Amino acid sequence: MAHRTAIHPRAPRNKLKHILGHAARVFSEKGFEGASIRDISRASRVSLAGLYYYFESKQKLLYLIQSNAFTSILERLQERLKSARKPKERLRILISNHIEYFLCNPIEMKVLAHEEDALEDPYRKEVLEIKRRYYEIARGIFDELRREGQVARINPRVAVLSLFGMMNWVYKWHNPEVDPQAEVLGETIAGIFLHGVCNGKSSNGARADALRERSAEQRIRAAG
Amino acid sequence: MAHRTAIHPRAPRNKLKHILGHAARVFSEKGFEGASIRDISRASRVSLAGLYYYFESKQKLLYLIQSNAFTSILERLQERLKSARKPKERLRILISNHIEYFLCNPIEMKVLAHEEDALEDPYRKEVLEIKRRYYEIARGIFDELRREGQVARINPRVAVLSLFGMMNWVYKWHNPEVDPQAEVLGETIAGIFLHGVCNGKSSNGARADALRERSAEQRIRAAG
DNA sequence: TACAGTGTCGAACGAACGTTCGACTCAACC
DNA sequence: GGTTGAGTCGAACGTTCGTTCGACACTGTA
Repeated sequence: MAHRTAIHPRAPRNKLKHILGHAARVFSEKGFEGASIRDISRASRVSLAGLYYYFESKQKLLYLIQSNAFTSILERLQERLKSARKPKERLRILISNHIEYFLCNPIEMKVLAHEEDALEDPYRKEVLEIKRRYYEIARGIFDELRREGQVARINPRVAVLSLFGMMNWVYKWHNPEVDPQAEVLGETIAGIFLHGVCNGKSSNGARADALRERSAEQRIRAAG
Repeated sequence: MAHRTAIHPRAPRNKLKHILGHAARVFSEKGFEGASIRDISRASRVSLAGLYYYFESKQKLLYLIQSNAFTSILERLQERLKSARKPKERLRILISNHIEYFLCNPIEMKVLAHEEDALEDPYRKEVLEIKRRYYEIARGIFDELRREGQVARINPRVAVLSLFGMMNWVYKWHNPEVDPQAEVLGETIAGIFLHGVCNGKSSNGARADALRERSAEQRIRAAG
């Protein structure tokens, strides 16, 4: 059974992966609702009916793509986090892992970031659960950072979700021909975020804080 | 003719606005491709054929929604920017204007942020042009900030687009019941961004920079 | 040789899609 | 009183949608 795939063109096993790959591309180009199973049939060179041997519905197909991508980025993150203890370092790992995965798998990640609402409720909740775990990791690291007293007074939920905003928005604008590669891009975002939320009391001695307390009134005057 | 609309239920003029409002809600809930004209007909209580008296195609309907929302946020920004000269203040105005508009018009802004690819090419380019102008304003303010020497060494395109990432991602997570209102949220994002990119040489005396130069190698060691 | 199981597909299903057509109502003007 | 034009709609157009069905090809086992 192991050698059969190499000999006969009637190759079996990776065919689901093959389909998933083409389907992800079609979804990323036309959107989940805008893409038809016939589009995927054309792209993957598998007949319309043949596709349904590998998945039971269009919904399940989207679920498989999202679930695979999300599980894989999450596992890679957990693996990489083992090597670091300090929260600042851990946050940098999270960011670089996220950005790197995004730029290496732009198609799957666009589907993941853009088509979350398209999934219906048996599947939707499963993907939401992975997302929640991913968020909890980021939130946990951020809370460690705060516990160490390195973070300015700031709403932690807003801070972490703003970080995700910076990272997840990348698929909308990143152009490999003119924009930085993953390493530099990740460093830039990490730099904005860490400088942005830190008061700098420990490793990088600066104060640069306190005036955030005044800023609310400042704004009222400026924008009114 | 002016009084007719008040007397007779056969009211005319605001009906396009009426339809646009319901259509935006339907698009924001089901996505452009996932929503049917019949959905909009049901929601707006206008017959299927009757809708086409007010717009010529589903594409044009989406264009009208996006174009109205984008033009309106852009005009409001330009108005508010007149009151400020200092780039830092101008950037805060841009951010607060953006967030405020987002939270006051969540439906239209979700359609604007989420359905940009759904528009096809006569209309797509027009909306893209407004977006480009909006980006140029933000980029211009950021460049002023750099010219004043207040910004650390950073890729300006990446910085500005990261700011848009933080702001535009808001529609994915903001929950009015638990999250800050526009003013505080805008201030938080402005704080992250300005602290994040500034070296603090002028108004808020701090240094907090320089280590960004080391961070690339740090990351390689940490993540490898 | 017969059988079971896996993989593949053409053809069709009913439903839903975006859009159009012709007819209708009603107020305004001649 | 007859005509015009804006506004509205039921009914239908042809197309495409997701999904299913039954048949067929082929491999491995008995």
